[in-house]
Amino acid sequence: MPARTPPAPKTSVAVTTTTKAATINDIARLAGVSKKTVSRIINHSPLVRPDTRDKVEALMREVGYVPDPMARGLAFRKSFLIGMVYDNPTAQFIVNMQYGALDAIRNSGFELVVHPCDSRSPNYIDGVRRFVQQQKLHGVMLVPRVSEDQALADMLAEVGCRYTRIAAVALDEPARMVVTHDRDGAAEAADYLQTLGHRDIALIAGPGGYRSALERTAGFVEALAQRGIELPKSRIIEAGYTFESGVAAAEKLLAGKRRPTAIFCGNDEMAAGVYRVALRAGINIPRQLSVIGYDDSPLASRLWPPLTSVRRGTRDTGRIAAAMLLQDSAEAASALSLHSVHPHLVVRDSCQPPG
Amino acid sequence: MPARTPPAPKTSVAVTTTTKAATINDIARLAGVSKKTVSRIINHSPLVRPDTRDKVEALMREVGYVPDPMARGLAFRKSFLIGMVYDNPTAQFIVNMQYGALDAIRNSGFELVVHPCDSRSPNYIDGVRRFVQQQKLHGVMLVPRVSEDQALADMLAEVGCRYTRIAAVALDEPARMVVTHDRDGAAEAADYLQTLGHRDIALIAGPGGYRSALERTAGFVEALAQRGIELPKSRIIEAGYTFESGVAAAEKLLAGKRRPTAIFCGNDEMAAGVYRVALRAGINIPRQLSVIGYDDSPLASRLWPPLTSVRRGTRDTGRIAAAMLLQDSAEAASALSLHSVHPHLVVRDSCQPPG
DNA sequence: CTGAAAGCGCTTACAG
DNA sequence: CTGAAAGCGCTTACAG
Repeated sequence: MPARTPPAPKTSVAVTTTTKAATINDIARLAGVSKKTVSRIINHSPLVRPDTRDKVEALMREVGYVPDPMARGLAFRKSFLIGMVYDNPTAQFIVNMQYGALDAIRNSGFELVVHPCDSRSPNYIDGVRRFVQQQKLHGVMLVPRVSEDQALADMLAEVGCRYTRIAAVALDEPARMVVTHDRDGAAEAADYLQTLGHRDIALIAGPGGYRSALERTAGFVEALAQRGIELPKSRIIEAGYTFESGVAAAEKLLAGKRRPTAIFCGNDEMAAGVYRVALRAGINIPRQLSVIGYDDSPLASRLWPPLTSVRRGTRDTGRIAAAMLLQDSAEAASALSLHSVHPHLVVRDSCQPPG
Repeated sequence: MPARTPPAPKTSVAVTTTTKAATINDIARLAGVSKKTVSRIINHSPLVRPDTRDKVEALMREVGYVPDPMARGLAFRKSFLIGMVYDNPTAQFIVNMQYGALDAIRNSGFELVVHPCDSRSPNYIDGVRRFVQQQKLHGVMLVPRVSEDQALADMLAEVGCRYTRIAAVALDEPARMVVTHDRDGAAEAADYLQTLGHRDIALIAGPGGYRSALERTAGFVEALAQRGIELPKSRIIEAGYTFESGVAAAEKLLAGKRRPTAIFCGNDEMAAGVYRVALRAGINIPRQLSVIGYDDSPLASRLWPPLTSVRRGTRDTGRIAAAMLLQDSAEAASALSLHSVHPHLVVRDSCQPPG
């Protein structure tokens, strides 16, 4: 190891960063109060005289004191970690959800720990159980589609772990739900197509096991029905939310001689599959075929023509779901209103009136 | 609140999950040893008689005992959390990196906490410092491009936080680096284009502030030079790794009357920009223009024709970077070899010999 | 409104 | 190879 000269003496500011961090005992001693009083201030107890509070808080700022989350966690029997549990949706969706959660916990002393899992695995719930119990998580956000699994929610309730569920409809009590109203987003797509004059419309739906898929399908079909358009069974194809499944579905839809003039897809990936098939078959979008997606992913604006799609407000969703976990129960109980994020259609260039 | 009958008596298995978790004291008492001995077993100390170890380990398994990470962390003055620090690259890249890190820490008792940041913000390093110090992180993975910031690495060294840096070249000592050899990936793209017969080639480079961009540019230019092809300055355009900047660069490159017959792009997003411009200008890919990207993102196979691109092995990279943080220093010191992940070209349909 | 004692579940430092 | 004591930095439960 190379010989090194001792580091130059630091300024007082530098010392506070390299010297051992202050503890609650240091603050108590310097402020001339008991550590219990400092603890009360850390935990925002009202049982502290305002001038005592001010004095101690000023001192904490000056010293740069931050309570140790592990010591607090040990005493509380609960960590300062929020978990995000999800099962492999698209990358952009997950990243946006993470950004939203981080928006909510910024400067709160909480951190976000990620837990992807495979909900088709028979023991994935045990995996989540170990995760929340070993880390004594403060709470977890459940992202679709694991959010739709009642057995998962039941397990969390049983072990006493707080959670919020993000889903297309209210599957749980309001204090635990962020509802994304996928039905409304799909209905808006239907209204738009009807307004353009389309009558022969098709739907490439997501997999039946997904609540989001069911809601989007129902919202689309019902909105069309309200406007007097019947969607025959032959015009609805269930696919798998993947590009490849979208290709397969589009091939069926576009092979017959009477093609639909518009297709609504349960997500953008499948819409990209429609683009692929249309391009190969020489069908011009939007002149001969209108297409709408769902997600408003980056892909939507990379496609040509840019894809009209339903935006989900994913980051807001994540922010709300995380913020709900941070509320203390008193507040949460009083907030009886259902938390919602509403989708809306982003119109680009992939639709026009039928030729 | 609705009246509820008391819960039915549970089976013994259920009791172990709902009853208070066992502690080191329970294990010590049940095994008839001191808690210090149990502690030695938890920490894999060799100073335990094998039969004592076997007996206690069997008991821990039977009881389902797992040591409390917060209590251990408090005593160790170090948490069981790995941080991932990054600055807004593409979503798929981040998600793959996370998956890789999680591969490495699975069943290790460690968890992954994510910390996106904005490296253009003047005080982002302070933000990372607070993050690692407050949480007493066990270590952090630095993802490009924050991994390239020497001031960040210096800060981490100063506060005594372990880190690994993922970058195109070795910026630090081997024990702290995962090298992605972007130069080689770009060279492979150059070789491929030369082999196809291209001579008038252009390059849309990433931003000069990114080491990855510099390496890809250098690797591409040098490999062409070795094969006798000079790339004039006018054929190199610096762009911003974004779709829009790729569009702008392609417009310049494809506007003149003597167009290049092939374009290599520093990432897939910019390649998608080339596709957009070519489509609008009626230039057929690959017949009139060959295009290669870098990343092999999902977008590469959504484009038409599917984009030939350089795959990076991102998940492996993340796995190695996290695994290095878990090694104890003895092992790490002995592992003098440089950790590497090598890129390779994935050939699809976006290139052919010049017309 | 404030505080002294005991404890959260582990590890370190010291003895043997 | 094993253990009793003290301590990590907080909070709870109790008293005043």
